[in-house]
Amino acid sequence: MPGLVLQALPQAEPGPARIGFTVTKKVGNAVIRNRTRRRLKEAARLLLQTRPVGAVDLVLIGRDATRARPFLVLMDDFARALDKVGVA
RNA sequence: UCAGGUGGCUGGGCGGCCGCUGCGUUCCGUUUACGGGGCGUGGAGGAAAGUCCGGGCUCCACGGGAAGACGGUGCCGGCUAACGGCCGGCGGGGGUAACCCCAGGGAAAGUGCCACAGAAAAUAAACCUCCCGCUCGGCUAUGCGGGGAAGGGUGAAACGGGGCGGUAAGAGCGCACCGCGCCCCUGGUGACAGGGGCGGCAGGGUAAACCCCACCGGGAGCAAGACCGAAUAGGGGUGGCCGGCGGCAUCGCAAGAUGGACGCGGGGGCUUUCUCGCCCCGUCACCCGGGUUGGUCGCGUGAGGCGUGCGGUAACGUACGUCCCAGAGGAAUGGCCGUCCAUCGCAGCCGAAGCGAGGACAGAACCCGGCUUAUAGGCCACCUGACAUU
RNA sequence: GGACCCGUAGCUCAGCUGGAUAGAGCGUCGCCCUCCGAAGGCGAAGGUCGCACGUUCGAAUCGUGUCGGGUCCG
Repeated sequence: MPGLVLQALPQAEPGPARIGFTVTKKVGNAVIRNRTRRRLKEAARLLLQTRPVGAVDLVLIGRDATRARPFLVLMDDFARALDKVGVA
């Protein structure tokens, strides 16, 4: 059960890294979607302070499990996802 | 104590660390613009939801009358800016009660429909049965003629109900009661209620069938709309109509210009039509091509919240005091931890302790008043019924 | 922000306007046919008509409310 899905794309014209969030209607109503996005946002904020990335665009997609995932585990998910796409 | 009814409130509390955002102030980078830091302060809901009604606001249209169409509302009185909302009554229905529910105008304006069953489903009629007569007396069956609509049967519903009298049998034929209709009186602003008289039953149901009556209703929506700036363009095509046409006079070589009388002729808009009237005349429709998604305002002092007094049965109104209370860009109000209070689970029940789980429905997008829907749990007040005690 | 449409058998749809039997095709099951299967023939099962309340003698159909799904315009 994944905590999140990460998409990454190098920027054509290098600049600061950008992050977008996607939580579809399948996940739940507005409250659930908002909360899911906020947890992803907080995890990205904390993690990218310690290991910055280069000129890439990141998209974080929230899933059902994102809402109830323990926060430290969610951050670990994000770190392993960054390793897999290789944008360290 | 238990069961129930009505109305209202609440919608986890406290603390710590790291963040987001509006405003104010201050400092720094680079003076503006902008960015960053510090400090202070504010930061979702009772439904923010559905978008079912009613308004504010903004733009567009706007001259009056009549008829009509469409949509909505529908007992009475009041409240309200308004409402299909709310309050108080009336009538009907349910409940032992507190109390709850009701689209609740008109069926003698007209049209339609009422399956099956049944004789008959709404100008009425008569299947079985009942009664009388058809030379006399008795019996039976049938037929014919007549009386009548009480009884049987069918149906959701059968042309007032059941009772007494009456009669050959019957019938509002007569009588009282009930129902119904009309008239009058009394009370009430009214819906309506109470009473009296008359009629002798006419008028089945359905209007959430068409319809009739009364009342209400311009269109669009903050992506409304206003300002500033940038860029591009200052367009093209097709069609309709118009700027008039015909005819006359004068000037002119002509094209054309001017003139006023006559005849004929428009289009579009203002309400669907009509009538009167008004406005516009290079305008309308469609298509092609080009540009724009930047900023600011609108944007929160409002039919505003809270408290107290007064008027009113109430909805509500009013006076005084006090408060300023989210507003951004598709969108901030978050993440983690500790603790407490509720809740649930851990042995079938009760109690205690411990451990664990873990916060209902749900996120403002111009604003307001309602309605409807979702919602774990908790609290308060009043009332009803039963039991117990005094 | 506005305008609409649809919920009926496992699936796709009729029936609704104009009220009284809930139907069709495919699918499923059983039998026949065949050495077996397909096709074909015969038969059967299978339905809260999204939900609630109401109108009516009677509701899939009419009215109101509500839930879910979908479409279009800006």
